[in-house]
Amino acid sequence: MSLRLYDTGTRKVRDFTPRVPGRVGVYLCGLTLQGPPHIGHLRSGVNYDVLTAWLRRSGLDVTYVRNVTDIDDKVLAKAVEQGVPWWAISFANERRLTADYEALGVRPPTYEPRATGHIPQMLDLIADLIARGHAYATDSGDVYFSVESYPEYGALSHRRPEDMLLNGETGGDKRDPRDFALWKAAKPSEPDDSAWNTPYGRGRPGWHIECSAMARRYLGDAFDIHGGGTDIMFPHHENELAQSRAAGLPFTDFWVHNNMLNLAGTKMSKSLGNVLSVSALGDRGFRPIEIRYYLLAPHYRSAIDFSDRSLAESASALQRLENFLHRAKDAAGVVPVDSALPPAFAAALDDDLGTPGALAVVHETAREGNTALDRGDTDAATAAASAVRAMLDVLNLDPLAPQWDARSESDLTPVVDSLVSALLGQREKARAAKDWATADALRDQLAAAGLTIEDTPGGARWSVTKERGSDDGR
RNA sequence: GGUGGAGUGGCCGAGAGGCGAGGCAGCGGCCUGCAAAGCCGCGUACACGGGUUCAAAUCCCGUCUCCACCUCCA
Repeated sequence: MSLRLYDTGTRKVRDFTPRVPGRVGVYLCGLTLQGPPHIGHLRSGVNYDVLTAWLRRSGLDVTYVRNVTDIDDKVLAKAVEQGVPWWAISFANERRLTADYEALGVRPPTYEPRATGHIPQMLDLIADLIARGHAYATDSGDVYFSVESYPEYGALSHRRPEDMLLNGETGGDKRDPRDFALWKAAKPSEPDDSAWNTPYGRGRPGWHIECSAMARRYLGDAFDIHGGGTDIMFPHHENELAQSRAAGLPFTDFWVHNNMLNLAGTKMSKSLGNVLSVSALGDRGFRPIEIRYYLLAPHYRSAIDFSDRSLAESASALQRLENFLHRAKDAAGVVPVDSALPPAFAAALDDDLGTPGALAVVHETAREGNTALDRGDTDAATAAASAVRAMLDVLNLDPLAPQWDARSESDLTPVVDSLVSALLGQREKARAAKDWATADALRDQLAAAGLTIEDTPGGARWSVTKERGSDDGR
């Protein structure tokens, strides 16, 4: 295990060593199901998909937990507004999220717990915290964590309590403005079925306690990696850490935060409304595999400033790899996925999940493979193609994998092939007779139908022309 | 105001004291009937001003600009 990871807590890239040899527990703060997901949310899922894949590839037995928060202020507000149960809102959004994860090739986590399925575990933790003097219940039925009782508060996000703006939630009888809710008393404006009976009265969980409870349930009192976006480092992760540690739990070893995806210079976010979904990008001609490539091309700790132009550049880069693999497959018949990975590729991923460097190795290998193809060295080309597939397999970007292979997508493919072959046969005759006008007319006809024709030493190849949505200049 | 992070060639995007990652676009060449795909070549870039050093995009100081968090948020 030679993986090194940046840890927010120590602000350093550190050697990653599992707590229990051979095993690793990973927790990712998933989404709050208040609305449909956008590609900014999906970025963390994609990054963690690669992280967990890489940990597994490194021989570790990975337990990966990615939760969803299925109840919160906004979910309840929407439910009231639309006159439907709150779970109708969150479940609909959960299904959309699952669909988008699948579309982008994000493999399911080991467990995907919903917050409301873990109320007893939260109440246990809250009772512990009260018993240890780190939390208190108020007359109105709220329970707050006492920030003052926990001197290490702020260690993760490197803030001193005195620097914090004192404008936290104004909950009637908090002892300190920085105290945060572990449990929220039911409000009259909220649906009756959104509250649970507790020793403190009827109510529902605060956001932070959910993750502490779910991480503990599935990963134990101590685990290896906890992640999420930089935007929830404070207060969410700071609060989680404070709760769990104050309750006497070691909690996580590493904090791994991915950076934001921005649109026109500002964070893509539900509250700002500047969001872009997978399906909206699909309407603009971008395939999910291209979006996935785009999200992995920069390092996970760099901000991405989204633009159609940069996404289109990523799509072209990916298509270069697809062209190579298809060429190699046509030449060799079959391109197996290599079992070994080029050392430079592994080194790049080991260095804090350096996907940009890893993709650079992929492209270099593809170029070598293309060169081999040009000189007719099928063995060398196949070897390069196998290595490319192996590398892309780790990133789940292998165009020949069943999920992405457009060639096997449609039942109509053999039909089209047969029709196109007839026309290509005519064109071949015309070319043999040097009747270029007829040959080009046939090629134009096929182009008009949406096909790209390429002449190769082995004959003409056809493929569906990649259409890009209209360019709006961004 | 506080705390982090960032400004790299036409564009995207790595790197992080000495060798110009990679991709996209462009130009030239090879290949091609013409194309396409592919290959080869071409860019001497690191916000600005100082400083340290034999050597700085990389370290230090200052300035400017941008982003995130400090409130729900991947």
